[in-house]
Amino acid sequence: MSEISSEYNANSVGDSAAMTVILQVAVPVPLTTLFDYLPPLDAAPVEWTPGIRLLVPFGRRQLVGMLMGVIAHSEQALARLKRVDAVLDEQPLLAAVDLTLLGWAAAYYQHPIGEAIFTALPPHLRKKSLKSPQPPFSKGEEKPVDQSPPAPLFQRGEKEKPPVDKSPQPPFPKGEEEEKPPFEKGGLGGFKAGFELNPEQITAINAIQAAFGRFQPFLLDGVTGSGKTEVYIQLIAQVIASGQQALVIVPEIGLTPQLQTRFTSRLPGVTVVLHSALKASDRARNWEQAALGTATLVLGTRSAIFVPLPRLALIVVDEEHDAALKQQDGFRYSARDVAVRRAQLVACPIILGSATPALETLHNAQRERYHWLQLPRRAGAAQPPKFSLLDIRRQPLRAGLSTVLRERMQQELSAGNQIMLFLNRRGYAPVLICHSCGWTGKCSCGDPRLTLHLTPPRLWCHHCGRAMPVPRHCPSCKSADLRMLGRGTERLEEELQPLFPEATIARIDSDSTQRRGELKRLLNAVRRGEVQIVLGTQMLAKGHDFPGITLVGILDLDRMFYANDFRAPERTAQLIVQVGGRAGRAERAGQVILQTRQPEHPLLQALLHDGYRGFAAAELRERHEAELPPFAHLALLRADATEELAALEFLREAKRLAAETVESDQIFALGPAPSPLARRVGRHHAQLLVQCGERPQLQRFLQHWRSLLEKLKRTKELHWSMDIDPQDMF
DNA sequence: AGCACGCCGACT
DNA sequence: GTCGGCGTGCTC
Repeated sequence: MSEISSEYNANSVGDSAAMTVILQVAVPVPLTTLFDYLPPLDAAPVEWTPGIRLLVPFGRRQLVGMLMGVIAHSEQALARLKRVDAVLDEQPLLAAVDLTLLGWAAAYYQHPIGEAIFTALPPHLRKKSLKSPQPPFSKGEEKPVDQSPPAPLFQRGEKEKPPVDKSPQPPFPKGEEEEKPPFEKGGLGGFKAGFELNPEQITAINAIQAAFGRFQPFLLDGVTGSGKTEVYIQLIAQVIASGQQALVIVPEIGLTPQLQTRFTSRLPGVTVVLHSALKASDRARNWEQAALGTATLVLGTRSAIFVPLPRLALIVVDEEHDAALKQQDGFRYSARDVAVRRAQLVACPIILGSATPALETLHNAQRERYHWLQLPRRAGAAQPPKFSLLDIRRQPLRAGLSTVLRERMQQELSAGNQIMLFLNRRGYAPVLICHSCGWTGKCSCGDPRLTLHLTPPRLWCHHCGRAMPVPRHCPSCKSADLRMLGRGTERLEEELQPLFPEATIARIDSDSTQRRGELKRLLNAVRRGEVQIVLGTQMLAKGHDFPGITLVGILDLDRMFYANDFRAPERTAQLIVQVGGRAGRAERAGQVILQTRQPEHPLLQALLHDGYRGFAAAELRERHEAELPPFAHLALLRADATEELAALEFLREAKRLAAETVESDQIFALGPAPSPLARRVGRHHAQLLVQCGERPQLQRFLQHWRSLLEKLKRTKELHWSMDIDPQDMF
């Protein structure tokens, strides 16, 4: 190989033959830097557009990398630079905005850039498959309804922003937007008739429509059944009519089929779905339809937030409060926050929809960073559910149900109505304990919480998923007096039947719905009235409505409310409201009874009297007091090792480094503390919490801190990672 | 993450 | 005597 000639490259771009072309490449390795390469010698005069894949030599390996940029001077000695082996794509797979978005997300979430980029590509494009998507479908494939102009991929033209974005900023806009008058006052010019919209929906549609073409986040704050989806549909119809694309993100795969049916039955154009349950071939095809611009609507789960869309004009994040929008391993991004950033980069409106907005989102709405749109009424004549607290202190309980609740249930049953009982704990009993010596099981992953299941019988660690046989005698003292403490859905079902012998009971939780189609079967049975009492876990809160249900009992409110996570009250309130929203119908409001031993609790009182909004106001005050999000920003340094001490020792060292480097006294490190969470078998987890009032400051600190931590000598034993804006603290 | 180089224990 | 353990360093 001739090193001398490598200094100049006559074959590559450029008008000036003497100009050095340095290609900056992101490589799928856990490193934060880009790597510089020289163009291949045999390169035809190609245009070096970022977003094409390159085959590059890397150490002793050969990897697929992504071209991120072209520069004239490398910081590396020119002689050290290797040549690209091959160019894999003619057209970029990702547009400049997509790369900018990924670059921002990688920096913000402290994740290696190359890994971030390649997790955004469908699997078949991560490896060196030499064929990239064919330019607009040459062969007879299904015809896109909307034959869009065969423009080159990813021409965004004047909207394009330069991909400069050094220090990652929060995904929130700084400023204000000047108010444009609504396109059409009161009327709905251009919308398909036949669907009655209430005034609030019309207001919302007008406001969002007026923001087309510029960045503006909206909180669409609408109670269950208030017609959020109809607002989405009307706006997406506008987007499609103008030849552009819309992106809808939902937290769970389970929510896609219903939405998909609704969208496709109402909207022209091509709707594609994107989620991890798709067959690889479908996923690849749908991804390409999105990237080529033939899909007019993409409906997907969180990873779809990175799919390239050349004519993206509207983003919707539905159920924006849902924790499933945050990736919980690897590249730990929040699809909602990335979505806001994406809308900002492409200059389009974004709708965050929820009946129970995240406190962060509400706070942004209150501060007018987000335009707050409210849909306060249920469609039709449907009545909002009535909530009541039921004080169970000193009350006799049977099957965990107080006398009052049982009597209310009996009344509803006699009236021919259906009942839902909510117990957010699956299995038979959460504890198996020896009555002679106090022994209780412990998982080999270190988690002391083994849940007893009876069908089939096993002790099950809900954290690592490991199952153990149920001992007949105490493993410690051989006593046969093993007792089951507490109650899960399995036990509730068993105990409930004798109390309501005539009722047909259905249990809906992740155990009872393991079999394919079983969930659907159970839901249909409920809907057809074949079931009188349906009981289950939080699975009940999502998706389907139960119009025949007039009474909802929430049994273990206290435990949920006092769970060891500062978000527990928020999550519980959201769950209660969502569960309540499933019940009731036009002629009769649903009743939601919350059993509690703390009926005077201010947060419960707020929820009861002022609804979710009142609860949120009260809880936001508490967060403010405690300097918790959204009034401060958090990051978690997580470590795991086979020895708990090793993890703790690493975190202690990390804390020392933090204390030395902190530029200001405004960054606080709490911990380290062992964490009961054990996802992988046989490893101990610990974490260090970092808190800061200002996001940019926290970002600067984390970046610096990370570089220091990377220099610590690494042991094969210890793993660590950062979790920015963590959702689950334990 | 891979992958190599580089020194210290039980085996064909 | 070697195979192989994993500590350390590097990848443009």
